[in-house]
Amino acid sequence: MTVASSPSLSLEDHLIELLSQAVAHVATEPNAPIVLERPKQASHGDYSTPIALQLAKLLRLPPREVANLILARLPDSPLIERSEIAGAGFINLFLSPAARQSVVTEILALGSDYARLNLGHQQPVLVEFVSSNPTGPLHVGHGRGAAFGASLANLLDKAGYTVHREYYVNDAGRQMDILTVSTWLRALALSPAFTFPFPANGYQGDYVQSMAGDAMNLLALGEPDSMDAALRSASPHLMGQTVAADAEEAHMDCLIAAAKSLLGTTYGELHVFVLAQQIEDCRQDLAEFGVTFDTWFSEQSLFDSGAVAQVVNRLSAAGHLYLRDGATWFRSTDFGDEKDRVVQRDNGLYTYFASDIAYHANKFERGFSRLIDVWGADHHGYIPRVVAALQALGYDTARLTVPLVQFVSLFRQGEKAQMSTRKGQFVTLRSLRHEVGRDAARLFYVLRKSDQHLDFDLDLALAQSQDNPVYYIQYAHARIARVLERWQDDSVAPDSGHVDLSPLIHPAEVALFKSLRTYPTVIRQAAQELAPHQVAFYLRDLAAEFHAYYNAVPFLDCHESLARITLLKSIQTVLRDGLNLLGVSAPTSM
RNA sequence: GCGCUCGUAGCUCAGUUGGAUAGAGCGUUGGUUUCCGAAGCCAAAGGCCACAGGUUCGAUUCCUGUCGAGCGCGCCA
Repeated sequence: MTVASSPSLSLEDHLIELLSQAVAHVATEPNAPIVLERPKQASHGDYSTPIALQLAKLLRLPPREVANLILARLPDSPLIERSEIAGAGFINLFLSPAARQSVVTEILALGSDYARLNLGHQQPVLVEFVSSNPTGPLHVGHGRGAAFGASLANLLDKAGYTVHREYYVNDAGRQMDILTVSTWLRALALSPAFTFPFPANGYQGDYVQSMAGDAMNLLALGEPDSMDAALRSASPHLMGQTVAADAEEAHMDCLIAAAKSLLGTTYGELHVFVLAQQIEDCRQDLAEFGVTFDTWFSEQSLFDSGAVAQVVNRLSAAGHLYLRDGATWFRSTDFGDEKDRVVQRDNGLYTYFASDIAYHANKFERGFSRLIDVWGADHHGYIPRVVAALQALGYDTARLTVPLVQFVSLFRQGEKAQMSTRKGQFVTLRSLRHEVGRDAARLFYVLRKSDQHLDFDLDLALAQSQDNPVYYIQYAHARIARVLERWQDDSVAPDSGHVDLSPLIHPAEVALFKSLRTYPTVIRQAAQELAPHQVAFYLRDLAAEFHAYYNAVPFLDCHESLARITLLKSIQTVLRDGLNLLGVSAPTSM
């Protein structure tokens, strides 16, 4: 087990060291490491350890007797005021007031570096998230992936990793062609001479209309009447103005082929235009959500550079591929997958799987010591084949982690809203942001475990946005700002490090010291478990303790004023830091 | 049918890699402001941690089974 070397954890390290010395006298070969726990109840001390319970069997002694032996050997320390044996044999440690209070000085000295850990030893880690198809606006499901991924990346940075944020752009493949054709057809339809029916499986959102208008002004997209005639002869699936339901995909393929031949090089230009529009829209949308990326990685670039062909050749050379029914298959069952997978179709085109293998190989080759793919939970069945391919290529797949983000179910007027990108019936991230605000959306998204379904009641979010937890935390921050504003005494700066904190003995103050001390532990665990929601819950708890404190004691014009103001500053520092990790603003007034 | 993720208060959810009396928000009920921001605070009620076994000092947590929910199982991406 590694212990993060951070000043913030030094107190715990020190206590463990003291206990270790004592245990060494009792058991030469302990069968368990010393674990410090934080009791839920204050009466159980600041720290507690069950080490005596764990050693009891080894030593063939009752747990409480073991605890006695350990305590007898526990070195004296100014940190520990007293210790006791409780329950079945727990050893409870009570810190001295000075030890409890010291966290405040520590926080003010470190500022936003408080709870900065060295868990990752600055190893480079790649966090890939969102990676939505650039075929339309981001919807609320993507928003959750964005909020989770961005918070996770911030968290890992805080924990001492060198984080690289990446968006994988699926700019190759059929979906982009469908969007290009959809835009083209909408552009032509701006003329009354064009009556060719818009395909049911085309992209139907308003944004397509918008792009069509712009594209019409930029590119020569053909004469509406002649294109109408040409298209009608291009697809045998069109019967009058309709297409049979089971022929829609084949019909679309005909339209794509027709568009390419009718437009020639202009098709490529339209494709580039449409793609650029969508990426820019996405980039801007995310930026307004407080989510930015270091790189936007193009899937198409993997084809252009030959990386896809290369990686398939590597698999072939290693004997992991075989031909069947005209297609090339990867024997993923050799690596635990439930069935083999096609990497190259009988028509010669590579599958999405093939480019994804190349993409992940590329990630490994870039030298990251750790790879994190944030995926939608509906892709979980896809993980085994990717892992299989990477193992076949000889990569260490233990470095790859794929946290899954469950879908967001929208409820409007008590009914679940169905979402379909293709038909344009979805709620966009942008509209959600405009409705409930960036801060509320960012916090709401990470206020539950990522692998749990999120029921988002739009009416509730709209009608009662005042009740959103985000205000509760921000209010704590703003309240502190208000008190600090009123603090007029400039003779001693609260963060000078020389403030006498000994007056802080109120139970609410002791509870706050404990919570503030816990922050680095929360960061560590949240980073280890890739669970930013733990930070959100911590902040809500800390805010609650502050609000209770605020109602319990005065801050101005009392003899504890300076010490209390100093404590408030440290609470504010932690609140701001935590909100910052989650991409939520920390207002000084609201 | 197989696989993955789950099942905790009326509702929405936490639960520190097995710890002491299982927590919070919303909702319900009752209090709280001549005073630093009441977007707050205090209190009460509310639980067979889905069910049944197993592992051990100890299980909401780990294992097995049953029941129930969601998702996945394409030469789509």
